[in-house]
Amino acid sequence: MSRKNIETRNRILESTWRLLETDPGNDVRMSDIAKEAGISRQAVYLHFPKRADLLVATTRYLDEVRDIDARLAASRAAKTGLERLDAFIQAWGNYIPEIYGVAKALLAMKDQDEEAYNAWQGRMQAVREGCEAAINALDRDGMLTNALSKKEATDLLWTMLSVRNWEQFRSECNWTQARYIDVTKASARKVLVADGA
Amino acid sequence: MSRKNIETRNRILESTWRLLETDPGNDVRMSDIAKEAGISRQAVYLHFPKRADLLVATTRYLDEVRDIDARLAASRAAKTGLERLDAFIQAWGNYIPEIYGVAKALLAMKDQDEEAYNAWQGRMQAVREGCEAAINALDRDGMLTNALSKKEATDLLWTMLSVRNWEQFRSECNWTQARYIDVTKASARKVLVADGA
DNA sequence: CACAAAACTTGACACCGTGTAAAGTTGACA
DNA sequence: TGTCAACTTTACACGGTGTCAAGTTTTGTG
Repeated sequence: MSRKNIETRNRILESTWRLLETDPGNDVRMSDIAKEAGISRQAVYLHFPKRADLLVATTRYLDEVRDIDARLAASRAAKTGLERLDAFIQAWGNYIPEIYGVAKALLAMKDQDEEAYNAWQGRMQAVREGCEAAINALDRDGMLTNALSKKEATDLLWTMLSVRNWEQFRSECNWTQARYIDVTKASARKVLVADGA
Repeated sequence: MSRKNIETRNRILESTWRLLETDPGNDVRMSDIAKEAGISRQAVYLHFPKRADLLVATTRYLDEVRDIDARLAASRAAKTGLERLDAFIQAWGNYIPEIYGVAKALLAMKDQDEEAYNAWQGRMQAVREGCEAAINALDRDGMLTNALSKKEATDLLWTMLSVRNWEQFRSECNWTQARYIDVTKASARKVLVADGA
């Protein structure tokens, strides 16, 4: 029982997640989380010195519980570049709604808090690597459009798959999750794949 | 000289703009703006009761000074749907960097402040109408893809043209403004225009 | 010119949320 | 039985927004 009490720690993470899931945004205060976890506000600070630490830890916790690695494995196993592109969009696109609450809170902090900024940046970098791998697979198949460099193609796919875009389609435009996935897959192909294919 | 002093008001708006332009984000406090304008903090509150009011007024002020209407007129004058699409992307896409500072501050407030939310929503609605007009023009020419409904096509173009996406391309991916415009135009065509065209 | 209203200043304060500090309580286990 | 770690309780500093009230300067008008 080295690092405090692991049970309490997990209860805090679960509470944070639950609150952010039902009410995405920054309206979730440290005291709310403490109340939800059934402990004092100070106990939260005992485990997570800063709010940013807590949010970062919550995303890591979620990644572990929801096993994001296993999900992305499918896209890595794809044979063709097109399959890999589809599989990646499907895996990541369906993961976004599960982390959206926490992601939004982290996103809101990233302009004020250095640590939150780095944490978010790191996670997005991981997504970017997935995009890059898909682009490389497309290129290997000779399917990549010649209108874009590999870096540009990666940037473009990465931006298409941003949490903000998902948010806009789902919340602002009232698209269904399934439609979001389908249209994103189709758009990615049209934009990234060479014409005569 | 009814509504306070119009000169002071404009000096506040100019100061807000200047500060947000050089340092986009929310680190700009009411006291910073007062100092920049050379007046007391309370005087700012005399003109703008809430921070959100000030930000909203600053965007309106910018729209007026930069004459966004005139710029969009070009796209409205376009003959074909394709021309209209290009012209709209060009006009709006080149306007974003000019309002980015203020937009970012407003964007950061919109999850906490009802008024900021509505103001941002209203402005984005105006952009959406521009997208809708372009889609309608495409459709009139029989150039709109049949893979998307007109609403979906509008949603898609609108999302492609979001301030967040511009931010990602320019800041995160280090694209030039010119490249951003070119790639966005090309992507929009690929995604929205019917294949055999 | 005088004086009243408007514009602005000054200084104080309430409120909220984050984060810190310190002393007290509880329970495990050795 | 005593000690240590986890947690509680209470209190407070800090920074930023927004409010309040009393005082001063500027401006327009009879």
